[in-house]
Amino acid sequence: MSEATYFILAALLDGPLHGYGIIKRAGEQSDGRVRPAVGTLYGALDRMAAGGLIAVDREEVVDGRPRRYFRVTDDGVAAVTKEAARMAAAASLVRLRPVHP
Amino acid sequence: MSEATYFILAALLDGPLHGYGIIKRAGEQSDGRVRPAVGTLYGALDRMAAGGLIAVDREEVVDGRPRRYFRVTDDGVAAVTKEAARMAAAASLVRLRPVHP
DNA sequence: AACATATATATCGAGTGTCGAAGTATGCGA
DNA sequence: TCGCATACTTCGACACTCGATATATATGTT
Repeated sequence: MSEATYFILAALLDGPLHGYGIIKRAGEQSDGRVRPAVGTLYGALDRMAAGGLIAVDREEVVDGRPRRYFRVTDDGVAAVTKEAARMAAAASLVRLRPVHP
Repeated sequence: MSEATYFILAALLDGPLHGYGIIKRAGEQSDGRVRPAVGTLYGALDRMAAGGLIAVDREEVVDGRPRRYFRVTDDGVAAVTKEAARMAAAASLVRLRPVHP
C-alpha cells in the first residue's frame, strides 16, 4: 500500500468525505506534512473503489458544485489497520535498534 | 523517502554491506516481507550515493566475484531516523485513533 | 551428469504511482 | 475586481519498482 492510499483511508476512518475534504483532512491529520495532489487522490480513489477498499457513499450538489462522498469498507478498515501495524514494525526497526558502540 | 530507500538504509545501520547482502538483510529485518528487487536496489543505491546518504566503503574481490560495500553517512543516519519518526507518527494515526461508537 | 539454487553485479523495458497544471465553476473577502 | 478557497476531472511528465536478462562461480539435488 502506498503512502497516499494509507492517508486517504485514514482520512475516511472518521466518516465519509468528498475528494477535496480528504485532501484537507490528510493535511490536518499529518500536521501539514501530507497533502496528496489532486491527480494522486483521484487515481488512488479509483483504484481503491475498484479494489473494494472504499465505496461511493452518496453524491450531492452543494452551491452548484458536485460532491462525491466516499466511505471506507470493512475490507478498507482491515487493510489500513494491517498497514498501520506494518509501518509501526518498520519504524521500530530503526527506532528500537540496539546500540552499536 | 520510499520504502525501499528506508529498508536499504536500515540494513546499513549495523555496518557496511554489499548490494546482495543488503537485499538479504532487508529480508531478515522484515521477516521476509521486504525483498527489494535488484533493479530497485541499484537504482536506490545510485540515488542515495548521489544524495550523500550513503557512500562506497570499499571494493573487494571474493572468489572472483566483485563486491562493493556501502556505508551510511551521517546524513543518511539522520534521514532514516527522521523517516522512522514520521512512519511511527503515521502508524499512530490509525492505531491510536479515538473510538467512534 | 544435468539442473537448480545461492551468491554477486549491472542494465533495460514495462508497468505503476505521483505530481502539477489546465480546464471548469461558484462564493467570499479584501 | 482580483485573488483565494472550494470542488471535480483529465492529462502528460517524471520517478520508482519490478522482473527479466546477461555474466560468472560454487554448492547442493536429482
